[in-house]
Order: sequence, then C-alpha cells, then structure tokens
Amino acid sequence: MSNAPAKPATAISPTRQEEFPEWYQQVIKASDMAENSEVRGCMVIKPWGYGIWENIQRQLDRMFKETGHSNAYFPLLIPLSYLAKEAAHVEGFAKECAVVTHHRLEAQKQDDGSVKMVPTGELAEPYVIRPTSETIIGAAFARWVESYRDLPLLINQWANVMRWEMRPRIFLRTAEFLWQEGHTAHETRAEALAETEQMLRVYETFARDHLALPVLTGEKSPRERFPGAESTLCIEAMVQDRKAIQAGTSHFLGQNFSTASGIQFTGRSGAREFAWTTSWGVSTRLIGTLIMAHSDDDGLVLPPRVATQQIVILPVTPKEDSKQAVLDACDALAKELRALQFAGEPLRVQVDRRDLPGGTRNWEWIKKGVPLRIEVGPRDLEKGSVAVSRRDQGLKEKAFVPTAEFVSSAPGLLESIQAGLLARATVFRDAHMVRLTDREEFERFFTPRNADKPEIHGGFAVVDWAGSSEDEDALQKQLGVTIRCLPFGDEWHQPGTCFYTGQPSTRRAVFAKAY
RNA sequence: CGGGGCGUAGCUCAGCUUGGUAGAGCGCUUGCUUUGGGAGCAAGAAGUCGUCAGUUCGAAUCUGGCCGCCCCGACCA
Repeated sequence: MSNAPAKPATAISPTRQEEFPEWYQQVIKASDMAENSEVRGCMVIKPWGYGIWENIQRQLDRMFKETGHSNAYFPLLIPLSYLAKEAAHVEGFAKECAVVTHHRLEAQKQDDGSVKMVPTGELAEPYVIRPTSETIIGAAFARWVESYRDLPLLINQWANVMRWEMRPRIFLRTAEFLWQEGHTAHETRAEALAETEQMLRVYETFARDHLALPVLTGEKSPRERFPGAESTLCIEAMVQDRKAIQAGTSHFLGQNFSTASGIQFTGRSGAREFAWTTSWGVSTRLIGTLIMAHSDDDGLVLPPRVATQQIVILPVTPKEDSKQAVLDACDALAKELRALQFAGEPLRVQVDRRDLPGGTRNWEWIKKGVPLRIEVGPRDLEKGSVAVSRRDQGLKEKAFVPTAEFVSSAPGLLESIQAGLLARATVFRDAHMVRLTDREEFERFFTPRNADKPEIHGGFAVVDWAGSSEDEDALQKQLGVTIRCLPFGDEWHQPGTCFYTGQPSTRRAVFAKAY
C-alpha cells in the first residue's frame, strides 16, 4: 500500500456539481488550450485550443463561400468620428472602447537612471480599436456601391476585435477576441431580411452538425438587441450549469447604417436609394460554449469534427527489443488513417511517442478530450489488433479490435461519437427546458435552494409573454434572468396569457440566466 | 466603478501574529529500478519573497505609498 495521497476520483477538481466556474477554468488548464496572459483580460490561445479555432474557421468559411460570400480585410483602427455616426451604436459601445491617441514614444531618462517611455505625437483624431466594424466597412461600402447592379455586397472578415470588458472570462468574454463578422448590403429590405435569416440558419447548422450543440433559433427582445440593429436573430445554447450562451447573432440593420455611412445607389427607377444592410458573427466564445456543453469531470470532451486531433495513437513499449517494431507499426497505422476521410476532411491523427509512463500519457489525452485513443503494444502486434478507447465512454473501457477492422471503422466511430454528443446535449437541454405558466413557479424555478452557495438550478423557462422592456428589466433585477430568445416557429406562436402581466399574449419567450 | 481576497521557485501554497537573512508538495533535470497504465528510490537545478520608501544592527515578516491580479455585482459576443 502506498502512502501517497490517493489520486482524486476525477481528473478535474472541483467537479461540475461542486463549483462549475472553477471546473471550467480547470478544464482549460488541464487540456492546455489557453491561459490568461499578462495583458489584462486577454488570453494566450495555445496550440490545442487554436487548433479547434482553425477547424471552426475552415469549416464555417466553406459554408460562407457556399452561400456566396467573399473574405476581405479592413483596418484594426477606426476613426473616432466614424463610431459616432450611428447614435444607438455609439451608445452601445462607447463604454468599452480602447482608444489610440498617440503614434510615437519618447525615451525619457529618470532621476534614478531608469528610462521611461512617454507617448508623444498626439493624433489630431484618435482611433478606436474596432469593437466591431460596421462603421468602417460601411464607409467602404459607400465608396463601392453606385448602382443597384453593385448589389448585393456579400463580405466576411476574419479578425480580432477589442471590447474593454469589466469582467473577463477566458474564451467566454475576453477583452480581445477572434471572430468573423459578415457584412452585407442589399437592394431591398426583403433581400436583407432573407440574408439575415439565411446566416442564422448557417450558424444553426454549424452548431448542430459540427459543434454537436442543439440551439434555439429566434429573435432577441428589444433590450437585448445589437446597438443600431432593427432586429437581432440569435442561436442560443444551454450549457451544463443550465445557463444560456448566445452562441451567434445575425443582425438586420435596416437602413440605419447605410444612412449613417452614406451607402447609396441609383435604383432601377433611377431614384437614389439607401441600401439595406446586415451583419452577423460568431467568436472564440464558441470554444467556451463547447467546453461547458460537452466536457465532464475528467476534462475536455471534443466533438470529432472540430477536435484538434481526432485520434491519438499511444505506443506501448515495455520492452526495448520490441520498441522499434511497435513505433513503426504506430507510424504505419497513422499513415493509413490519415488517408481516410471523416466529414469531408482527412482524419487528424497524432502518434504520441513521448517516453512517459503509459498512465500519465493516457490521462493527458483524456483531459485533452481527444475522441479516440488507440494503444498499440507488442502483444497487439502479435495478435494484429489494437486497443480502442472512446472519450465518450467509460475511461477504463477498451475494445480490442483487429487492426484492419479498426481502420475501416474509424470514420464511423468518429461519426458515432459526434452523433452521441449531440444526442446527449439535446437530452440535457430538453430535460431542463420547461413550460411555466405562473409567476410563482417561475420564481421557484430560478431561485436556488441554497442561497449562500447556489447549486446548479433553473434552465430554460418557456413562458407566454406580453411584457414590456421594463417588465424584463424588473425580472432581471429580481431573478437575474433575461429573455434569451423569442423562438421562431408555429409552436412558439400560440395564444396564451402572459405569466407576468396576465395580459393576453400571442407568443412564447425563453427566459434564462445567461453568460 | 462598488464589495471582498491575494501578490514568496514553473504551479499550488506554508512561513509573517512573537523581525535573525528561504521552505513543502507537485512539476522540471540526471541516474538506477520499474513499465498495458496518472510509478519507486536517490541526487540536482530553480526565488533580488510585486514595487518604492520608512522603522531597525538586521525586514518575506512591522509601517506607509504605489502597482498588479483574482472572485462577487453593474456592462457585455
């Protein structure tokens, strides 16, 4: 018997039940995805995390191209005056802007001999580091559009943006984050509305089929709307503490920004008209959403389609004389697997040749959430088989499969894991999305039993709603909940009685606590 | 911006009340032993104790200023 302290039952401590926010941080640390940087509110995305982003980027980008969009790039810095062009927009972002006021540094010797760098060369007009690019892209669109024949303009940009958030949380809300922002201009209102909806559907499809996230689609209430938008559509996900995360948004901007930026064209009748614009985006927040939705108390669990590596091969080399044969077999297996495809892309396979105790190495990959772990040792070589472990099943479960059989079944296994994660997340979401009809029920639903250390509670409350923005404000103050989504679809447009005001209502809303 | 907490080795922290010149665990390096499972033993490397000033013969420890970070609220993809 060992005197060493027993290893905890789970790789991650605390568990989700014990302390969800801390669990989230620990999963990120244990999987080596990212870390906080020396710059306040900013993160360093490490290879394992950035790989996920690259996969998201590549796969989404293909969907954007398939719907007719082209990529372009606009400046990081936006003239201060541009931001002021749209009243609601400037009000929405003014409180979180980083401003560039100087363009030069001067070294000044201090009395103690040290050197202090002092900004000089003040700019006539300060620049704002883009919190979003509607205004500067709007200015470009104004130059590019002359005739209805120039429309629609369908542009996307992959970029970083900066919002000086009060309370950063890695991946979910960082001061600088990576995203894509689509910006389009159209001849008619109907076309722009169709675009707004089309891109929401792209996001919904991507979330479901690539991230294994079931999302609600619908519209934001006026108080949750993007500053300057006429309407904001959203996909809303539920994560394992039953809170909501806005995973993507698509905005119908009407003619607000075209008027502000002067995006005008000569129409079919010869009259000068303002274009109808949209914008839509998803960010590195998707990674945070993934983590919170799928991971467990042993660490990250990645959907195969976006996993940095889908299969890791672990050579088991207990004896020196068989070591080389095992390593060669692993390389050969990796090569065979990489020649196969899953979801239209070559399999991503890594051989972990590091000379570490087997258990240590195995646990590392569990914590990194790699979908399939394959062990190959001398005994397997003799039998011509491999040991296969799935991240979505028990950690000790291991299937011994003839090598050739495993190779041909690998894409299918990944598909099964991908589908399993979506099914599991859907069951969870549905189990915690409940129909509520009166105020008391609603309050009970969103009130933890233990006020000092709130347990995981609540979820998505589906209610008949006819309230105002003020009513929504009051509910946020009282219970910390907001309307996450006014979902689309006939089943959400039933006549009823508002649970809050008692007035007749025509539609249902989803309330939840949110990230 | 309000309310709490904290800055000591790569990480997590002890030491501070009662000043005497730096510790543990994990991690890292090396060797031996192990090896189908987050290994054992041994040796080793690694810290101007956030910063500036004060008190003192002497400060991680006492006093004051400053800086930074984390958590909880308001704001938010």
